[in-house]
Amino acid sequence: RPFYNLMMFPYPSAEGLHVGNFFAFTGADVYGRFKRLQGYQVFEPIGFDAFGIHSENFAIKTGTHPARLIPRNIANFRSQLTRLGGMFDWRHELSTTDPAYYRWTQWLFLQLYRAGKAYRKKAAVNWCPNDKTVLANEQVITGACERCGAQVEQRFLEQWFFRITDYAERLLANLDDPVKMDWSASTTTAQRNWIGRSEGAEIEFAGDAGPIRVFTTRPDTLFGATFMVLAPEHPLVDRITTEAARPAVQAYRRAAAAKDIVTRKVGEKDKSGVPTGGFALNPATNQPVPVWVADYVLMEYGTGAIMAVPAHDERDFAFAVMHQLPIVRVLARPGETGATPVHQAETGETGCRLVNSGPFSELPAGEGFRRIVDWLEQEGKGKGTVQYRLYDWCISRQRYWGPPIPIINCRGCGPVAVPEQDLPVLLPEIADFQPDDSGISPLARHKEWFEVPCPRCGQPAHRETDVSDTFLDSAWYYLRYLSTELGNRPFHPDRMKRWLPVASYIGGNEHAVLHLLYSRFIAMVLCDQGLLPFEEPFRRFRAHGTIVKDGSKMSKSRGNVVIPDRYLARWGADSFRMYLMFLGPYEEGGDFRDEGLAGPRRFLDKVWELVQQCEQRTSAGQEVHQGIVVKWHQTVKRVTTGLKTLSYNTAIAALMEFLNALRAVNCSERRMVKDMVVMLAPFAPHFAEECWERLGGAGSVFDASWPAWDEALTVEHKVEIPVQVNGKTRSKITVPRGAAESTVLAAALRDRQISKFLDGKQPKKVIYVKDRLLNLVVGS
RNA sequence: GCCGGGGUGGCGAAAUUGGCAAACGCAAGGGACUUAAAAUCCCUUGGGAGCAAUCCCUUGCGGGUUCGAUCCCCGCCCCCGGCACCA
Repeated sequence: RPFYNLMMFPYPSAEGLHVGNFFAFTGADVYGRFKRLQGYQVFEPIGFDAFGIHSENFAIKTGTHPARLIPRNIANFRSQLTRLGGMFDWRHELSTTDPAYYRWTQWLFLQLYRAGKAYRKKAAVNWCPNDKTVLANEQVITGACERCGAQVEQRFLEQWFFRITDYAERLLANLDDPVKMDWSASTTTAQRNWIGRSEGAEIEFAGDAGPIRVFTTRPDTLFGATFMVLAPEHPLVDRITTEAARPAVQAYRRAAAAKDIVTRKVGEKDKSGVPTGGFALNPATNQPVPVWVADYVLMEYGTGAIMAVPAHDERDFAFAVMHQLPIVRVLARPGETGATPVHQAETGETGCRLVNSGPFSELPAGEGFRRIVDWLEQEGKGKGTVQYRLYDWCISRQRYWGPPIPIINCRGCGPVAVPEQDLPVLLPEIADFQPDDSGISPLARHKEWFEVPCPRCGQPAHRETDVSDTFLDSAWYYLRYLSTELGNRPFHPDRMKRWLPVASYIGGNEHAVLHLLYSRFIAMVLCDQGLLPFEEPFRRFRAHGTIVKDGSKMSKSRGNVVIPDRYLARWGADSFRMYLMFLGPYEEGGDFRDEGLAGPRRFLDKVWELVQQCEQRTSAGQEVHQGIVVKWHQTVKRVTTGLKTLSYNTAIAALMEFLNALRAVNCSERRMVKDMVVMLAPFAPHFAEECWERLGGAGSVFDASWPAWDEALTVEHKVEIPVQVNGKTRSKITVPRGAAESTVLAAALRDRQISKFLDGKQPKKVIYVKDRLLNLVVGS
């Protein structure tokens, strides 16, 4: 009964594990231990995601080489994780920086390359002219370099991409397949939005310099397209621009190119733009419309060109007003003629009809959409299409601390894959891993490393000097865990079949789109290549919540960061684990307060007392209080379902209640105490182990079996039900379970309180919910 | 702006998704034990009125549906997270 219990492996920072990590790992570990107690063979691996910009930046800051920094950090993490008490299988530990690991990351790149899913193209990157380095988007703060404050510019570099967009439809479709994916809804919606499917049409406008293709989600508004806008990078800009307009257009394009990507996309949303002087024909009206260039149109989305419908699009409207372009209304709400001038942008909401749209006028918007697409297809001027917001995955990093991309560039042969037997392409340990004036990637300064013969023709060639994105490392680590000792292959097919897909994956929702989407994509490609027997790697995924301190997110600048080590030393790992699991619903997180730790600790102390009482008594038997038996069945049920649904806080509450019940009747019956210890074990493994031994349990408590409850015994024979008059509870009566309405009603009518409120009147209506409540309605 | 998650005692939170609101825990107050303190144990603790039995009010705000709403519907307000010129 294999059960793969996965949690997101940490990035080994110099600061050590923070409470968020502890919370994440404890919750996942509790689940793994629970499954083990239920009789599953649980595989719970751990590893380190140690490549990447974070480590590199820290190394630059402290002047320590990452190759020495990382092992130190990992050693610290290992000891913290051990103290936490995770059920980790250390035999399968891995680090992405280990050549025995990244050899296969490079192999993975080659599989994608062979499958035609990896390609090279020029793309914009953020470039700091002062530090002479490429920056990640997160390192650009309002257009300036995070480190030196210099204005960041855009550069176009040749980079490697993965064709994740080829999989957009499948990535989307599987989200709705409950057999393949049982995921937190918040995560699947995040992925849906990220993939961003839009249905619409591609339409061709005949232009002065050849046809211009646009994508629109609203072909029904075609008659309202009064101008067109090209992205500054659009290839047709040069050709369509008239001589008179050329200086202005060129200046505009230069200015757009100088803006960094972040400012360009999220900065001020002014609708700047210049006319090209050229025109194109609106295929519906046959009227010429002016063609403009503006950077609010992005080259990366759709066709890089739009038809502008200012009457019904907010951005086009703002642009038209600013540049005094015509606005023609083609949608009207019920009762409107459409002749009224438009002062603000309107979208075609439900109930809108087409107006000013020739033969399509008067059609409802939805039907107009379909009819216009049909017409475009007949005329050969367009077709219905689907667009995705998802972009291809750029995996090139002009950095040092990552796996070198296994490609050799040859003047004659072009890019050539490094032969598999030559893998890994080792990352050389260089002293000058910091960026400086000399070039693009630090590796590009090391001729002795990048100058190699072409594997195909033998002529002098050079290695790719970029390294790959860390997200590629983490996109397949769960496959490697199972085969860490194998030197000659990335993973063993038999083990893939037996252990995968992952039965439970728990992690933070900050990875809802990148890591979790990339991993799915990589699995799909490998599946299509016949290398994996499944296409969805994580059958069940749950996003855990976040821990805040005093109502706000923990951060160094706020000074409210909780250092877990202190708490472990003071309260013990088990109290700490229990507290973390008790402070709120696991999928929501909660507020960390120092005072709260006392509760779980006191609870464990009381259990300990109970165990000692059992030890001191030699005779195993003790009379068991009748009410306790019902409580026992209820507790087993509540704890079991709580663990299943990750409602750890209520599972712990149930255990506390059970303890209180035992103490109330002074019961320390050994079998019950043993069962409680078993149910406690996922949360407090060290403590439970000790108790188990003292109670005379055989072997480890984790070899015990999980108690089973009897549904029939979870209910009392007698129930107390509230009696309401006009919906307000006025009394409570105790009746046998399952009592008939007549019995309960008779008992209620005998009740003094009730007769007082009835005041001699007969109830007009009686509502009886068996074992729940009785409501007598007399009217006012 | 769009998407997602929330708003319940002094605090963290429960509530079988329409049936006794506040389980469990923290903190606070009172008491027991102690020379004293800590620890432990017992009691009280949503707000208001009352000597009391008891009554009235209370799940962000305003409406609605219902015998009955923390839960469903409509209209708002606020907080957290993500995405954001996506045509």
